[in-house]
Amino acid sequence: MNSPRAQARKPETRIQKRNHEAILEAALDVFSARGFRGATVDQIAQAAGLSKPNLLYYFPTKEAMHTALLTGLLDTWLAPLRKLDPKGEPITEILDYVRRKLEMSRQMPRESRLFANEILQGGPRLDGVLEQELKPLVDEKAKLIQDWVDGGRIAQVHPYHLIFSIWSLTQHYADFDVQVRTLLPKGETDPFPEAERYLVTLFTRMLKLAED
Amino acid sequence: MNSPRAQARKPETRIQKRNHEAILEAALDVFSARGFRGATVDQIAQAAGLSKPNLLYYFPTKEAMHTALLTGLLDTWLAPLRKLDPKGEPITEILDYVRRKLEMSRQMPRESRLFANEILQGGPRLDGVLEQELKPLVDEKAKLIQDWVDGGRIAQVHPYHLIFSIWSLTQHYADFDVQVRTLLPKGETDPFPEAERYLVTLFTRMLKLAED
DNA sequence: AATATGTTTGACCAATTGGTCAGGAACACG
DNA sequence: CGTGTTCCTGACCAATTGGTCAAACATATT
Repeated sequence: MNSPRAQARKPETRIQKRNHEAILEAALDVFSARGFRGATVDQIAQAAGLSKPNLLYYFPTKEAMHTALLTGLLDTWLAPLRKLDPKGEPITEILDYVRRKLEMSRQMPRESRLFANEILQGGPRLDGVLEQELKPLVDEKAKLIQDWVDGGRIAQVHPYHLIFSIWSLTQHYADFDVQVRTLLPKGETDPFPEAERYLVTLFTRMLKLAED
Repeated sequence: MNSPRAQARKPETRIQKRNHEAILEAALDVFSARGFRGATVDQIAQAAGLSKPNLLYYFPTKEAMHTALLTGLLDTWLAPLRKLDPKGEPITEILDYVRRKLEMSRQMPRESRLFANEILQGGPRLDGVLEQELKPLVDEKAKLIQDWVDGGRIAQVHPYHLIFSIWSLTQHYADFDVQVRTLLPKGETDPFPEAERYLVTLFTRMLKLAED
């Protein structure tokens, strides 16, 4: 028998599991740093400590590694938004979402860049996912935010653009990390603590109802 | 004589000017859509309506086209920030800056993506430029903003993160255009008018002094 | 018209790269 | 142990791609 992925669910051996994980870890490293076309199978193989043909034994093509990564990471990536809770206090909920998202930028910059790279190129390998996974979730949460606005619990905002702005502001610290670190005054080595304070202030002022 | 770029400033012929421009225009198209490594010289040649060797007659290497683009566009790209005027009314100045920057995202999405692609990959072809061109400008404008804060003319903000947030929010609409358009409810075909309203609101609430 | 200079290209090359394949090594298991 | 299965690799291939070059073509100048 050939490639272990080819047939129906056999119980995965330990070796398969280990190498599978090593490959995806290495692929994340390389794809996120150089983009899909910029990455070579050899680089991934080296990063994983395996030979090139061996990678192709576990994944039929380079593209298969890439999509395995994207689809595998999507849930993790959307988890913070999923947690936005209709029952919570609106401003706290949104600020917590911002914090979670910023934390992801700090802890998972490679994942952020992987998605950024993909979307920047028009997301050719992502069409379906956007429409079918992301859109329903965003629609649902936008509606939730709109309800909060209508209920007079947060200030007037366009819910979709609010969500976009949270993504944009938080992911910026992962995707444009080099720029941020280059431009920040030398004292501040870690941009994140200050970024959190800034973003919390921003969204607090943005969402708090004007007292009249 | 060989390549027309090789020697000192001869008066540029009309043909040189025309082709030079056509090549850079085509290169912007291709580089911004596929990144440096994803772009091929042949694609650029085709987009420019010239043959591949002919491109290499005007630019010694693929990389030369890329850096010519980056350095050539940097001034345009930074112009909106340069215009931030110490003598103006602070909030108006910053809101105008946001508007100008958003307008650039609308009018020049390719340029935005070109820079985004580059910085995403750690900006290997951009090191010097960041340090020597961008940093001084940002330092100067950050100081200006700090003065406004200290003078009690706008609310307390971290000036550098304020600048980052303006970049992030405005460029998002160029760099992640596909995503934005996919997720926005079907009625709104052009995201920009609503985006402008949203961003103006956001920065107004962010910067206005709390009346006490 | 002759000549020099600038522009263009077809043919070609070497390097890189995604992927194949036949067979060998390691392992599971009776 | 022996045998079937899984795992791994060196050698190889075809396609792509950045770049070269000699020669053809065009354009200005005298």
